[in-house]
Amino acid sequence: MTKTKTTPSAQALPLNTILDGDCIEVMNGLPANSVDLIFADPPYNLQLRGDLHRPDNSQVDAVDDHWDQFASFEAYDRFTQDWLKAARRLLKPNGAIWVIGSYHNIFRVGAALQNAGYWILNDVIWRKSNPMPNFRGKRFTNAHETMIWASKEEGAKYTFNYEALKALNEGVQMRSDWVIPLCTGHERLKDEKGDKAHPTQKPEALLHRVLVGSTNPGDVVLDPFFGTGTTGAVAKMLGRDWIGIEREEAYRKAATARLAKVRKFDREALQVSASKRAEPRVPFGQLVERGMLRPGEALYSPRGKIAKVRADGTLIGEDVKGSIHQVGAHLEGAPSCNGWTYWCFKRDGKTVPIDVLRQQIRAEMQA
Amino acid sequence: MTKTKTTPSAQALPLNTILDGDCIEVMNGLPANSVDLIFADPPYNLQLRGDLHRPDNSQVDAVDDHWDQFASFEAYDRFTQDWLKAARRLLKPNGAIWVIGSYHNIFRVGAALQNAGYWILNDVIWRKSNPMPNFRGKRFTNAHETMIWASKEEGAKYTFNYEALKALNEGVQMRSDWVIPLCTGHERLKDEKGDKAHPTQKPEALLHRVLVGSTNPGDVVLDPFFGTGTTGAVAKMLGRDWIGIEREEAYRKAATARLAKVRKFDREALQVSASKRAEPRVPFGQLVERGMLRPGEALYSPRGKIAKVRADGTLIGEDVKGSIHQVGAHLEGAPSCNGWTYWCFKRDGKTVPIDVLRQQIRAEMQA
DNA sequence: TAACAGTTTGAATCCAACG
DNA sequence: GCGTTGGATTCAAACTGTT
Repeated sequence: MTKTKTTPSAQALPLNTILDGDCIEVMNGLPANSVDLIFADPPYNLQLRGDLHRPDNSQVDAVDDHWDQFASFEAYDRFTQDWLKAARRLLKPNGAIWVIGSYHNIFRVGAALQNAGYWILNDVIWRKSNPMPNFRGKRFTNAHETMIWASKEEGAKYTFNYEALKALNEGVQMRSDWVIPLCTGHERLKDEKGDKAHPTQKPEALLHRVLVGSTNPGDVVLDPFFGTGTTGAVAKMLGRDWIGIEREEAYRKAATARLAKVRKFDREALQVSASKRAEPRVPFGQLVERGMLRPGEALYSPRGKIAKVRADGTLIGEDVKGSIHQVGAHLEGAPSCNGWTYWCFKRDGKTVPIDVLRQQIRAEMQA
Repeated sequence: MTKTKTTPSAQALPLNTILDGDCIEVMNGLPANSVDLIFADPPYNLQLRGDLHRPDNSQVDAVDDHWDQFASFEAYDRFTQDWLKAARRLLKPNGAIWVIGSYHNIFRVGAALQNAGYWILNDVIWRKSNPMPNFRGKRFTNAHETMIWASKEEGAKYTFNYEALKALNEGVQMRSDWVIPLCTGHERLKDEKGDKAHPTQKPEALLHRVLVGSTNPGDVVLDPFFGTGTTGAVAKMLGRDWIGIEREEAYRKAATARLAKVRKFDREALQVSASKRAEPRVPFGQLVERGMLRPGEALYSPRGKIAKVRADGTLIGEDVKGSIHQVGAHLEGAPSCNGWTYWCFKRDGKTVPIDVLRQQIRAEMQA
């Protein structure tokens, strides 16, 4: 259902519809100072070279869409400046914007935001619980994306539902790093052939937290890179009005079908942000990094065997090196060994199990 | 102890010392292409907040302060461009840089890095396990800082000790988000009055991971914003040479005292898990030459395919001949194949991977 | 049905030595 | 310098098929 509101400029605001076209042109045709929140997932300008294969030789399905290609950093910057300017015009004085990106583009976007007069409130890290690994072992697993939250200008009275977010976070204030899984399973839209309908569909849990935290029911949320409509879907569930802009027909079609099925106040949608808490895994190497054990220091087995700690958190014994578990198993001639309970270190003449140090770290993490 | 090395430019590199002065001037006085790694913790430019004054000391009109904000950003950008340029000149061709910052400055730094020709390898999130809460409840708890890791240029062969980092992380590859506590307790340097000696002292655990991951023992590490010397302290422990630049005398003094107390770890402890790529290459033909496999002998694939060994160390299958890798890839219809782990031979009725023979040869080479 | 094993997949700037 | 070739490289979660 589409409704319209009258704005100060007397232009109609096409609420709860997907607009077809280039986002800059479309935004320039909408009334100024009319939108409460903008959520933008612009092209990341990935610069992929050749193909990438997994160790099992299967090929990675890369983001090689034409809309992600830019000729140069300069071209990407011009595009970014243009859409950010058009977006800022639409925002109400106390409106705000979220932009998501990766290291390929987010630094340019952040600088452009500041240059355009936006005022950064936080950068928020989406920590992926199940990221794609680095298959060639040449870099760190790319396990996060960055979101920037900014008001229209310094001093604006932006919306921040502190208590709602605190409630979402088991009673403690929400941090700038959010652990949320990738969009997979039933939530991931498929096309007729069963392939993913959009290469970079964002999880609803992410938008849920954004919209609960920085909008109120009845607010107008605009997404200039609507894609398959995650922003619209979550806005609708949460009773916000939304406007999408998307120039690819296939995406508009998928988003339209998706949005028709969405119901306001869907229970499931409210549950998506609930996360389970497990005992955090503590790598032994952290004890070394944190100086709780020093490289070169000796560890002692129950039967008096000795191994030395190395800088990378492995142990070296008489004729064996490896993890605390591997070296323990080797010394005992056992198939496996829990190094945490097996090894001890010495402090002030006393012998102390290393597991004590792990518990210290866990206590810190929970605090 | 100070030592110096002769560089191609015949200028002395003042190793393991703290240099007094403006980092740009000092860096410009050091020899080009002489440093393996730069770790930089530049000023965050927080003085953009609060009252803004023009150079003539008149106060900025709050109504249209965008121009002045932009001017301030411009000044910060010029500073950033200048020190990044000076730093890049110092880097060896395969050198790399790490820069740490917060949302106040990191976007400008990241864009400047890209503009200066650096090639971003990862952005890494330092996730603080014990961040300062947001007291006013107006924003998210600022619980992280961002680090950018970049090589001198695209295609450079940067150092990445993948296996060591994997070992530090309990056997799974290191991700781009690192959970490390703030620098507190006995590690936090205090001045004579008992106040913290430096407002933003970084934890040694952070530098430990950076240096283990992206340098080797004996490398030269430079920190142009040395502060109280965390970079130097960890570099010294890990057997890396270091150079610090710091213009505040109080920080230099604190760092000097700190570094005098630091002890290098045992040589054995600095040995770190190595990649298989570092192992010596063994031509398959050697197995034939040495009589470990005989020409005409059959090798078996996991799925029962057979190929015969030829006198020159190539294989011949049903409709293909070539190296162990080429024939394996062809039989699997795969883009590539590691023939060493793919093929087996038979001895006394048992099926044995040919990689066992390679390991025998490598063991002999070491003896 | 439930438990278990094997398969698939996700915004990726993903090789290096040798001839 | 560049083309060729050897051979190293993956984690979590959802899904599919079998017992």
